Amino acid sequence: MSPEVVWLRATSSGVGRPPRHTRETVTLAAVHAADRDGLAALTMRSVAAELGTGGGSLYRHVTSREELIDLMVDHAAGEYVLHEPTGHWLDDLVALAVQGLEIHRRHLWLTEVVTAPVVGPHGLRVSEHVMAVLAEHPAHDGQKLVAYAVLNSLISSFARAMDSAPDPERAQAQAAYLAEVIPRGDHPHLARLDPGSTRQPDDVFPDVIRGVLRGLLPSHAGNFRHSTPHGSG
Amino acid sequence: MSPEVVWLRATSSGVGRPPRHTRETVTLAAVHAADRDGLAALTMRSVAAELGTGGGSLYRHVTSREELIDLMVDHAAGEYVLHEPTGHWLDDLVALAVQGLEIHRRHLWLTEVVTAPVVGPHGLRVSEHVMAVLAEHPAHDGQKLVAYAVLNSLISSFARAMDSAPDPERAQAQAAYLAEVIPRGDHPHLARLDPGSTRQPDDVFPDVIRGVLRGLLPSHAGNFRHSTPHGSG
DNA sequence: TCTCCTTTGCGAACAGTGTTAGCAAAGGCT
DNA sequence: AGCCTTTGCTAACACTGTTCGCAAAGGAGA
Repeated sequence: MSPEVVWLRATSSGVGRPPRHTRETVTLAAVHAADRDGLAALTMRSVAAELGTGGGSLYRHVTSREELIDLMVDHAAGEYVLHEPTGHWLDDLVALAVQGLEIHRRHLWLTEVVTAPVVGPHGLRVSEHVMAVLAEHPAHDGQKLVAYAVLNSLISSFARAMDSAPDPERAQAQAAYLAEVIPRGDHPHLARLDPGSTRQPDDVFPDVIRGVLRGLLPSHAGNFRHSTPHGSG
Repeated sequence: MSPEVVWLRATSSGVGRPPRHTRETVTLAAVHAADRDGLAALTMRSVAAELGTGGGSLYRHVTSREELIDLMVDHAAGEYVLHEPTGHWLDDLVALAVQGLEIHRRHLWLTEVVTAPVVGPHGLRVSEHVMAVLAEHPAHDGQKLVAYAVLNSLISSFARAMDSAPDPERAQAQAAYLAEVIPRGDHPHLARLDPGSTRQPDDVFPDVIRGVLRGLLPSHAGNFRHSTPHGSG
């Protein structure tokens, strides 16, 4: 266990008793269990049961639960299918965000990951791709990184908002409170809200991403079109 | 314990032994402890110790740890100081977001709250204010709600990014991995990143919020007054 | 003042969590 | 075969949220 980061740690030395499970097997089992039961219900013992083994056995492949979550997050980042940049950075990033939203909806536990994970090879690959897409954009590197962080934040937020059943009891409690306090008249603007417009962020997502990115990365150098066919095209 | 939502539950019946601590006292102690040690270290016993009592005593005022966190979040929402709308919705919302960032930096545990809390009276008050600011904006209600959700998401993300010490060990592990894998040459765009531009989202925050809101709520539909374009003083 | 009566405070206990230590098992090498 | 390294597993530890039963503390009525 020499390196303190999992991405640099050797997976098996080849000598001695051969391992029955690999680091990837454990990760896959954890992803599967989290897909089904959520991250809060993901215990070391449940993951171990998924593999038909005992709880403490996982610590042969993973040093902690947090590290296992890092592995899961990077595994999810590996589900991005990265295409060659088309020259239209905005279209490319919107498509990437749509893909990210699909990944988050496939793995709803991603929205429950609270602490920023230690980015692994797949996450690095996505970051590299984003920077490649934005390579010829005139913005500063800091602005690009901020835009990328905002992108990820929005993906997570939308996935969470689109999750129809995060917790039925809490949703019901929220509705009960609103039904009790809104008619009192202290919140006229909330009372006047169109009740049908609170839930359809599915198809508006690409437009939102497009608007946000256009606001964050204005190509004020010349053409303000959303597609800037620069350089190799 | 009739109502299943804390905001509708009576605080004390007046008869019988008078309570030594109130719901607000417990909330304040929890906020204080979370400010100091973070949300992960906030245990019922630690909050109780803050009040000089035992662990199970808190359940006289709060039904669960989750409900306590709801109370804490609404307490933080109560720290917003809401001014009368000036007529410049963009300036008003940017100011509100700056205020939200300050609140998040005062209470860093807010970024650790994973599940959307059951919004209480203070949260409702802020929502009402946002809708009042946007009352004359020609966007649909759905767009306004999305913009508000995005705003809160960005505040949380920025607060998390600006936290200089989220976990020194993880940050060091991340740096070690990058130092090992970047020089291999597989990530040319990441390698070419300006190392100084990765960390100063403090002063850029208002501009980011302004750009995002401008992208999300374009006032193209009517004769709505616009605010100072960029980099306002 | 002395009871009732309601409500609160508190400690012990329960199931469940992440994590660790010690020991048995299982293959590759000589 | 025999050694040796590595793995799997069980039991245990400290800790968590939560519940339960009982003692304590005040107000209302006599």
